[in-house]
Amino acid sequence: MEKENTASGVKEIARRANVSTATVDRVLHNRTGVSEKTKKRINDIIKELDYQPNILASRLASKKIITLAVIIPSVSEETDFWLAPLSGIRRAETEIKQYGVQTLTFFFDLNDKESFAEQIKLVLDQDVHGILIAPSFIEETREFAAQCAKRKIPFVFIDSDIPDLQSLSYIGPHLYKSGYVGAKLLTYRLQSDAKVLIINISKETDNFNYSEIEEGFRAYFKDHVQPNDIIRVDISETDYQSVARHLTYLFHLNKDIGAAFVTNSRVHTVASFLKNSHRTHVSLIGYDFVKENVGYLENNVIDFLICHRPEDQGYRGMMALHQTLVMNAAVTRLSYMPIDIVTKENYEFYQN
Amino acid sequence: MEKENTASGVKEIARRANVSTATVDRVLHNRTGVSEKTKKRINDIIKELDYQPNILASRLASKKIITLAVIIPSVSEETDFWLAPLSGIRRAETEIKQYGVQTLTFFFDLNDKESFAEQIKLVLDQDVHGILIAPSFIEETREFAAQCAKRKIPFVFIDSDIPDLQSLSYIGPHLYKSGYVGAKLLTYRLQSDAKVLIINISKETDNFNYSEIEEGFRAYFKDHVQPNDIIRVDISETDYQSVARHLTYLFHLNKDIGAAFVTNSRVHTVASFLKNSHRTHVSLIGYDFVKENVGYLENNVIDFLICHRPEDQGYRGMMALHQTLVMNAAVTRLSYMPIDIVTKENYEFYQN
DNA sequence: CTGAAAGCGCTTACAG
DNA sequence: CTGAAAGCGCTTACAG
Repeated sequence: MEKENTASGVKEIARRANVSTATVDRVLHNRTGVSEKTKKRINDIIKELDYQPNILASRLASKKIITLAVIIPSVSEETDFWLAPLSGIRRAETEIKQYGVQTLTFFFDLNDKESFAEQIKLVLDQDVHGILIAPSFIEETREFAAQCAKRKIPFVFIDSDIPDLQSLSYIGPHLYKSGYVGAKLLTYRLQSDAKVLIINISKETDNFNYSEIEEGFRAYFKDHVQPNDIIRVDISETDYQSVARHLTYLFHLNKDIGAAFVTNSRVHTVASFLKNSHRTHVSLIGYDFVKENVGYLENNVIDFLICHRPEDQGYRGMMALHQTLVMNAAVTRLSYMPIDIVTKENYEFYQN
Repeated sequence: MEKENTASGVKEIARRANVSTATVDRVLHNRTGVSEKTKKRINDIIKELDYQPNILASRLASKKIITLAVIIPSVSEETDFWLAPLSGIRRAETEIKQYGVQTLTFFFDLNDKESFAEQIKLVLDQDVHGILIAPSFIEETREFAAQCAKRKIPFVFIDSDIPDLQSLSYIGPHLYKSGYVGAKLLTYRLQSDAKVLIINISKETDNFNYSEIEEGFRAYFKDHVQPNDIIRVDISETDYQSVARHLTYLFHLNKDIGAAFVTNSRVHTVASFLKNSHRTHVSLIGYDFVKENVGYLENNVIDFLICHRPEDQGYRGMMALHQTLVMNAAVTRLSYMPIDIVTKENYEFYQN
């Protein structure tokens, strides 16, 4: 039974290496100005002692403030989806504020590529240490990632991923699987001879997210016996009138549509149409726990909402940055959120 | 535009109150030995400055170690359910270790009241500052709560609640609503003329949790038109043979059982029976993401599992104690977990 | 009832 | 390339 060596910390390392704590600190943070020889000596001792720095002391002593930038869509008339990630971000913020971490938040308009690029520019013009971003537009995000790489700024994606862009982490849904789950849910109320409608309402015509969802959705039917016919429609105007016009035409052409799957949170527009046109026998599924959608869940027009823990995404995204930047701990490259099934019966517990 | 007053902290308070920081510290922590007069003076200044203590500095300076005790069921042959809360507890542990918080974990046997009481005694024999407990046995928990009240030790309940016991917080499911959701899920594959079976497999005969679930379950049918017949069975031996014997008899008596609802994680035993007796047309629903259950989800014997974020429960339970004890922040008395619906299609993302 | 002084485990100018 | 000293914002004996 050996007695634990109680000594530890920079002081002990300094004592053993026969240097001052300042030099130990230099090595600990890979700063210049230490001879290779002493550096090696100190590193060996660090390893031997399995030294774990006291982060509290470190942050207390350091005057350096760590700045995190957040770039996400603003909460709009159209959808309050981003309220949830934002609240997760705020929750993380209050937790890590103690460590001298400061957060700057930038909002862009989801219907306006330009505003996305603008906010990115604003962020990159300052000196930030890490960035949380919802990569809503692919080309602009690509450019953003290149800039970050050049400046060695770690960034985290939430809500949707662009895999080849070297983000520190992606925290959000596995969209393909999410579409697959959507298809499954649709079948509970679906007659085998009915047609299935995929509705894509978005101003961005070729959004990469929606196509992944759709692939997953179609895969479910391919995986199963006697697939139903699938019709797909793109609606690039998001207002009710436009949606209603498209759907009126579609339902006129196809008398036997039994179910509709909306690839995003605009499912409430479709719900409104189905209700107004007395077609609530059509099974309806879409995305996201937003006010308008919950109303239609409540009165049985929407069967299920699929959600991906938006609050958690915001919180975890921030914490991932905190982990690398402050705690210098490892971070998981890929954190897929659960694909949550929200119904009339369980929704009241969904948002904490 | 006024300039921010930069001075703050105990030093500034001391300066303004014309006392030493030691006295400010005494007031800050409600220690004795300060005259009412200076106390009031200091408190006024604290309010005026809206002083927020720097927890990092506080924990660094303080030699006091805060000890948290955890009392939960052990992971058994029978079920690995408690693996998840434990992993959440461990996650919290590593996070708050930085703050000088130490955790002691005590396991009891879910089939043995005695062991529960024993572990409680072990905990209360030491000097702990806060306790996280799964209140599995009601009388013993009542006694435990009384002891804690006497010693002013805050405690948090996870997994199930006993509302009148003045816990600092309850973090877990709303069981009534959970049963309600279970009933709803059961109806997806249920013929209107089929009977519904509620199965309660437990050595503890009158477990208060199960009856709440059952009430919620029955409420769903009452809320809806033409309720199906409901049969209920208690099985107090948890081994496969006993369960199979009971069920064989029941299914023999009732030819038209269309669905079964198991009130806890032992649903895999029923799944096994249904599979062995070629009755997989019976819709089956039960609780918890445990290994055995997932297998039957995979091969379509279990339709749905209901889960209540066990990992989160452990994590949040610990953090609630950390919030009061270390951060002296407020804690929500009641944190109902979402009632998650887990299927073959989405389960792979459920455990992070 | 109160204060001066040392210290928690780091980091940071500054001097050499 | 390296070290002595001060300091981050608190807490803790100890002395009076």
